[in-house]
Amino acid sequence: MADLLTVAKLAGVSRATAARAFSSPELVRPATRERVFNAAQQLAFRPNKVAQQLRSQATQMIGVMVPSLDNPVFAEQLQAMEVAARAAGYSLIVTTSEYSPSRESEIVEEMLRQRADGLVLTVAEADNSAVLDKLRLETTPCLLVYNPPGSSGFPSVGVDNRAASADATRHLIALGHERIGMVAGPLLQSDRAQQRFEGYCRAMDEAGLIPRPLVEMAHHTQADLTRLTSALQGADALTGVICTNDLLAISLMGELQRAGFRVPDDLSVMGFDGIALGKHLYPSLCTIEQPRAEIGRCAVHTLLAMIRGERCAPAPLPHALRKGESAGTPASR
Amino acid sequence: MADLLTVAKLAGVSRATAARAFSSPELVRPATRERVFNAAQQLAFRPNKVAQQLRSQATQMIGVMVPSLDNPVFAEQLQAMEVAARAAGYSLIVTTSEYSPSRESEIVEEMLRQRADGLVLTVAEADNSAVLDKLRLETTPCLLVYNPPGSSGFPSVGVDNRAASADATRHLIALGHERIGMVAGPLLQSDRAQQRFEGYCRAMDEAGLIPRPLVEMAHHTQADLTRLTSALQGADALTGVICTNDLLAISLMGELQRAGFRVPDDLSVMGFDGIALGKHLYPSLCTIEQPRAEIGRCAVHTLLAMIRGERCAPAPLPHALRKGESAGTPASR
DNA sequence: CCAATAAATGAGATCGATCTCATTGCACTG
DNA sequence: CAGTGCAATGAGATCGATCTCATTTATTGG
Repeated sequence: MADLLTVAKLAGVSRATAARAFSSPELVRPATRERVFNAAQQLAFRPNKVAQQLRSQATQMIGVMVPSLDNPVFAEQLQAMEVAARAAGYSLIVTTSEYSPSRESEIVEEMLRQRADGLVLTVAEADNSAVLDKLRLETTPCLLVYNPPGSSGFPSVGVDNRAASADATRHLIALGHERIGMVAGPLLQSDRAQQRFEGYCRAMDEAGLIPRPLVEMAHHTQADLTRLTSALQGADALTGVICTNDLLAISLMGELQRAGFRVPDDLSVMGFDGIALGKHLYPSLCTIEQPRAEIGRCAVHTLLAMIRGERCAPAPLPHALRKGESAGTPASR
Repeated sequence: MADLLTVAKLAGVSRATAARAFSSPELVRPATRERVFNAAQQLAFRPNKVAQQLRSQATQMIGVMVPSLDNPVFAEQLQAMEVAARAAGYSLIVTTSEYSPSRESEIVEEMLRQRADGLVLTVAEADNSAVLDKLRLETTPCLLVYNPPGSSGFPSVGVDNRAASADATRHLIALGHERIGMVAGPLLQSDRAQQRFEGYCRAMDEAGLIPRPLVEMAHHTQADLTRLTSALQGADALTGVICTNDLLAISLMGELQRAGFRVPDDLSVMGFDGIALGKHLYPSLCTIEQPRAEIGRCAVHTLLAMIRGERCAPAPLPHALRKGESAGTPASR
């Protein structure tokens, strides 16, 4: 691949002039400029970003780490981030941690070596994270997404999980439900799920209802009906369930229906996240919508501000209750 | 950030020796090596990949372009690519074209400037693509995913769309359907959909059935029932429909059910892609499963082989029919 | 104990673009 | 026509790691 020096020679000018023809054309006499451009054309010259990055000490790259792209909530956020980043002249290095702390460490180390201008991370547990401890000692701007701000010390973009979850709970209560439960994936791995459970408990308490213990599934995104059977039987059987994420809710609905339960007649199901697909299901998924695209855009813009040296403490973004057919009035009996 | 020269000074050696301590430790006397490592530790030295990339003329980065991450079929492929790439010491630069040729061009130009070691692309139309025309003149290895190999001249990883679609059609035929239609997004934008239609036509012909004209939706991933109303009425009403992708199928199922149709009793619906979620729906989605993760891994491994200078022409990967509750025997009448 | 060989280290160039500073060239003015 | 000033250009250093080749230091045999 032709480099600037080659172009300069062909155009009969120095490296410096050739470089100027591109970066500050107004400093170069039009005739000279044209000779440089022609030479560049002939040689199929294409500026080498790596060299520019080394020289300028800025890569225009954002390192992104999400738990998994198999969950649309992250994929949709990433989609928006990519558009926003590109619009600002930045590229994304995308990685997935699969919720593994050791992978989190490797990934962040790698991104620091790559000299990414900033990082956007979603970690398992923000308040107890080896990788964040390391990053606290670094100067690379770093922003959390979905993780609650909490005590980590890093700015964070996301919704107020407790409030959102309380809203979901209140929605079921308003529909007439009293025996409401919550279902989550492996808790230890997600500070979000933890907070969502707290919001649920608060809303139940406020309404004078008894929060049930969290039902924990083995898998983040796949419900296992057997863990719910006891909760769905007897006089005290649940009439409504809130899942800590949409994939869990969707798979739960499927399992329920396959087992002969009707949704929402026998059991109302709510999700959390608001992935696009939920709207199109039948019954459509009643859920808390996190503004995934807005979160992605906001993350990029906030990080860019941090890279520019501004101090940032983004406010929580607004969530919304998306009503859906999966939650209805409880069957009277 | 401390650089090697600083480390070398603190350790009392030259740059060269400090560099060797890391890259070829066996060439450095143990005592010296230790001094270098200690110095590096003290200074929190972290090798600069950008400099390494410039020097070695290799970035260990793969440029990836998919149409959109809002479609799980791409997100799931990407998830697998990321894992495979990381395992081989490569990073991914991820971009989305949103099916726009102009964005495709910008993106590829950007990746070439970044000196990505290779590219993995999913383009709108492989046989008629400005961006591929440009890439043909370049030396950067380039691999297509999902796009049919066709006449583009680039190796491609994916399934045999025609055969897969024919299999889907035959499945409905075997269930007893005769009046089968196909639904797609905007055709012009996807060579895959085109081929899937051809496979459908072939299977219909083979069975002595009349292929219907393709029903084209305005949106890639969202069905609009009004475009199907005439096809669903009268004596000639369809009993089965194949959608060119799962999102379309899922939203169609939702629309149908909301409009009072029963799936599969009134209309059997099949999808294409095999996104993970389809399994958990009720009715579960009957679809053609493309091995998304395997496609992602295969893409990475093939590209790495190409980067090593090997010639590659990967064979189509096997698809599978995933039976589901959304396709059943047609109602007799 | 010295020569000969091997091991360890250093000096300097290189990758490609860009910045600073110095110099050349040109125009305008008195 | 010489002098002042600005526009245009060039020479060289720089970013950080690594490679080549030369040089120094250590080891072994005679």
